[in-house]
Amino acid sequence: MKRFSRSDSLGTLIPNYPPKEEKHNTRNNGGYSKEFQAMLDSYDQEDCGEEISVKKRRLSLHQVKALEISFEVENKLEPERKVKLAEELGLEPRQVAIWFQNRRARWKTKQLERDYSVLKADYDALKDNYDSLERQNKVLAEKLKELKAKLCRDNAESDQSVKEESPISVYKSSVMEQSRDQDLSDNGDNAGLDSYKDLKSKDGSSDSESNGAVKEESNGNESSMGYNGHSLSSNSMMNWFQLSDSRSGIKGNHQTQFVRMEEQSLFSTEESCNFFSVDQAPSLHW
DNA sequence: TTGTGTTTTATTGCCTCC
DNA sequence: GGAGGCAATAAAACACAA
Repeated sequence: MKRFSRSDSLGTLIPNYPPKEEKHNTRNNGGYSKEFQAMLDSYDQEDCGEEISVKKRRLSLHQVKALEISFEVENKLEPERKVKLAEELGLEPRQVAIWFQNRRARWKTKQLERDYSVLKADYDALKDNYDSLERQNKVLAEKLKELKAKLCRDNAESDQSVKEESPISVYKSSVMEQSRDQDLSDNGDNAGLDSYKDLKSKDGSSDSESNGAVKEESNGNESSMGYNGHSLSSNSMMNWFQLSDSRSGIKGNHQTQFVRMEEQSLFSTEESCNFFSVDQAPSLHW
């Protein structure tokens, strides 16, 4: 790699770096004074071979502006452009190269800061959205809880009104219990639905009739049915929900996932009683 | 005036490309 | 192996508060 001694650069060739007032002029007036610039030029033209005191020299505003404009056009420096710029600005090509290098480093730092700001804004927006959805979710869960409690109360009232059950209900009860046992031993997602279909085929009844049977059993024989509250497996519950979805025209995984989530957060508690003992429970709309 | 933090210019060492 | 780029760093220049 090419290495330069300190005496190679223009700035290092300048003894007696401009006095204070000259330095301030650099900032305030956009360049060195004519006298000082002439001195610089004279040093530029001289070929000082000997090592002299090492002082850094800041570029004039005019030089910096020209370099900035050139940088805007292209942040990489071809050799021809470097030499041309150096000649135009009265600088060493090496100085121009160093200036571009440092400028690229500054640009990169700024770019990283900008990228960080954009990412942070995205993150904040996403977090706000998440928090909002979480609040919504809590409100909906609360509503669901209330509805469930209301259903429990309604069931309790209807239970009292039923005095006895018919012989056909006893038969259906035993059949459904068999079906439930089979369901418990089956991990498939459609196990509950299959049981339901089996029951239908055995029973030979229509949907409404089956619902009626469920209703009958839930009302009159809760303990033997096992379709109420905690005695029902989560799979069965899921399947009833899926059945409900398919009937009510709700498609896709989102609904199913939502039901699963609600099932976990709500149906595992003591409060989840007799939810499916209600006639229209499987077709409940959310 | 001085201490301190920031900016700018320049150097060094390493890496990649031709 | 030379040229050039980059990251890390030094050091001078500069800004500013106390």
